[in-house]
Amino acid sequence: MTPAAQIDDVYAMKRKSPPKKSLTRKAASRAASIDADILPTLLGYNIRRAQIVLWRDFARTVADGEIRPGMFSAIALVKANPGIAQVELSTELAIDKASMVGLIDRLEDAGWIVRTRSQEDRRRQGLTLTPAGEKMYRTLKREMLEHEQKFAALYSESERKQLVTLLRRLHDAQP
Amino acid sequence: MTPAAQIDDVYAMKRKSPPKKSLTRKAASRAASIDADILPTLLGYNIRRAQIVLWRDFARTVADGEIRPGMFSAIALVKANPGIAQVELSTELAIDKASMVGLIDRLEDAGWIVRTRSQEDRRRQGLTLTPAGEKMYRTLKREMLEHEQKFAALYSESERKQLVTLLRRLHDAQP
DNA sequence: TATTGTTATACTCTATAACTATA
DNA sequence: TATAGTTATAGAGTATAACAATA
Repeated sequence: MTPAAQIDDVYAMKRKSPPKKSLTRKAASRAASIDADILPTLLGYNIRRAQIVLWRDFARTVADGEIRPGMFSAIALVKANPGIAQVELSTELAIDKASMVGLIDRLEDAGWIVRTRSQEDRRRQGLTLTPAGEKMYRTLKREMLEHEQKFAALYSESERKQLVTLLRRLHDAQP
Repeated sequence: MTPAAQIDDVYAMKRKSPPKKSLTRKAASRAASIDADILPTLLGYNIRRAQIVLWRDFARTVADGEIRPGMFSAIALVKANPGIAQVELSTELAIDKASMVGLIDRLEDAGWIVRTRSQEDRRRQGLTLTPAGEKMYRTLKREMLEHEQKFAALYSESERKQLVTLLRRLHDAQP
């Protein structure tokens, strides 16, 4: 089954023939107004739906479901910034430092990352990839790009760039 | 603190002065290649980040954090389709039917939704809003639009439409 | 046999609060 | 006082598997 593909059909169906199973007549007569189409017009709803689709394909394509997008991002940032502190990673990925601990624990348990106490500032844990982590990253990156490619293929290059630009404007906002 | 706002600064900082705290010299010299900027170019990364920002503002703006986006979507769909069955809601929101049970439980416990066994097909639970649910929905909708407006304001009308169009193409895809 | 809803179970993601150690 | 990391705790979201009732 591919639920995502049926969404528009379901909407169409709903619009053409409102459900007959309604059990409270009052509620039924009150509905079918403008409310029916609110959700599909909202940024939040569409981003959430897009995120779910990406999440699932990521799980299917990358690391056989063993790695989630958050873990991949962490590995990629450590690869790009060896020695980065956990708190910097938290800021970068916009998640709480407490949530980061568990994430790093998992990566350390898997043998891909090591924590090393900084000599200059002994509060900091510097993060670096192990050789196994480097190797894993190469595989991950290939699978990640394969995953990315499936979705990038939905767009022309200028559409893709535009989408990324518009999304960045959103996540850089601080409302 | 506003972590999201600092992301680009952090990137800039990283590019200008790579971290000095690196503890394994070998790893340090190996990095700083193309890998540093992979993440910000990926659709998945940007959608995930956007989703986090929206999620947080939603929690701040709507129902004082008592309602999450998934619950709002469920309420809005029941409002628009009184008598809708749980399985239809699952398909619509692209989540598993088993996950839907807990969600509906919470909405029923709060007194906003009632399940009513269908007479035509006794396997089905028809969902409708209670009067309290209808009232809650009106408040929720107002707060939701306020939340939406903060982000819609980042775009021109044509940009917003384009963003929604591009996102829909993504979540209607079945890769 | 297939569908609808449910329970049981498990794991990830996230947050808050309180703590330790270091600065 | 402030920062980096940790632990404890909690709740939401998700998924799979197995099951009962119904079609």
